[in-house]
Amino acid sequence: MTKHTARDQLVAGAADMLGRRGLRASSIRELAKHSGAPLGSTYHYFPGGKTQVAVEAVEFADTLTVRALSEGLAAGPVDGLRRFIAMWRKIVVDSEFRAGCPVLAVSVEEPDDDDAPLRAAARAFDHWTTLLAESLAAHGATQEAAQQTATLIVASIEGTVAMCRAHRSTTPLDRTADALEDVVRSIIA
Amino acid sequence: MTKHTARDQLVAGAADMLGRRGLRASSIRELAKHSGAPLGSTYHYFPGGKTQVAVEAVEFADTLTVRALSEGLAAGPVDGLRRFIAMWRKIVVDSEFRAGCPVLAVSVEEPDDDDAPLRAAARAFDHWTTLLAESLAAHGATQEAAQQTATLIVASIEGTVAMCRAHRSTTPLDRTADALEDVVRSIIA
DNA sequence: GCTACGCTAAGACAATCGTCATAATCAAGA
DNA sequence: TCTTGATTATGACGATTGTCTTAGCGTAGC
Repeated sequence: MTKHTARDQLVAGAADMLGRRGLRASSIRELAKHSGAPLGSTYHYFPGGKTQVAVEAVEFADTLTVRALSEGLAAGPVDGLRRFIAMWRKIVVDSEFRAGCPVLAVSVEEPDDDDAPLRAAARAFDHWTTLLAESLAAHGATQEAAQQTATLIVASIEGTVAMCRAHRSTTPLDRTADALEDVVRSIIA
Repeated sequence: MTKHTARDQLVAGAADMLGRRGLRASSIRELAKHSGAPLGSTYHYFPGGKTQVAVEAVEFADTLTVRALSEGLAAGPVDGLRRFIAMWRKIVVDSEFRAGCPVLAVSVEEPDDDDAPLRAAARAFDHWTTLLAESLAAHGATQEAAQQTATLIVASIEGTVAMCRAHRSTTPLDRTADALEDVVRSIIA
């Protein structure tokens, strides 16, 4: 067990809240309550205030996603895609269509004064896209096709998760999954 | 010139604010100021308060998008896709990567008490998806492929717009556009 | 002219926000 | 045991939020 357990709880809780309510709607007070930590502790662990919490929450979600994606891609692009989709499906279903992606949530809100959370989101998107593109290229896709398809995968899954929340159904995710698998297969053929 | 000019200004302004800041971060006061209307007027025109404004803003964006999409689809699926993408590219570029889709913005925020804006968002996604699927099916795609591809198009473009905002670049949109055009062409071949 | 009604101005309400003091409390090393 | 530093408790601050009320204004019909 690492050192800062309470701090880690705060970051994980913030990532969850971000995905559900968005950045502006997530208050430090509710985050503290939601994570079982006292309000005073948040400003002790995160002197940068709400902005720092948001950045670390986005990076936390990024790391989690990179891990899942890398594990899947080790068995090839199609398995990586499936693992990526399965991860989001679980999040959406387990939360009864209430949770979403913290990175997307940050990306759709205009920053107040500090760009840091938005830049962290851009880095996360880049990580995922690069990971996918490298795997596609390594399995026979051209550089151009690999980049295009990687971007398509990340964008469509992010968008589909939002659509699933609105529809309260996994149907969009099922359709996107099938469509993407066809695309990937045709690219690496 | 129609009757409720000030009211229409409010709705259009709300759609713009929603796309930029999200639902929770858009205040009625700033909406009024942004639209040049007095605060008192908002509750005169929209007795349902913020919820009603959000619903009408989403429906306004829906209508605008349906119009552009329909116009493009009249010349075939590829032209419809291009028109759809061109519309979002203009919004993103003209706003210097600050504006986004109001429908997506509403979809990524947990509703407080009233589901109405989220349900309006689901209807909008359905409109666009149905329009695209019907066009694809009418041009030779199977029902299944048409539905899958239509969902992929809507989801990926919504997601790509968010990615463009984070990256402050249109590169993701360019890549998604190329990838989607390939998919559409292969489906209706 | 006068009345009726759509619209606006101005302000108040409780609630919540991010942030920051300051003091109390706790755990572990000397 | 005593001390030191990390963690928490508590409460305050100014600002902003959604909402509503009440009073005033305008103009179109009679």
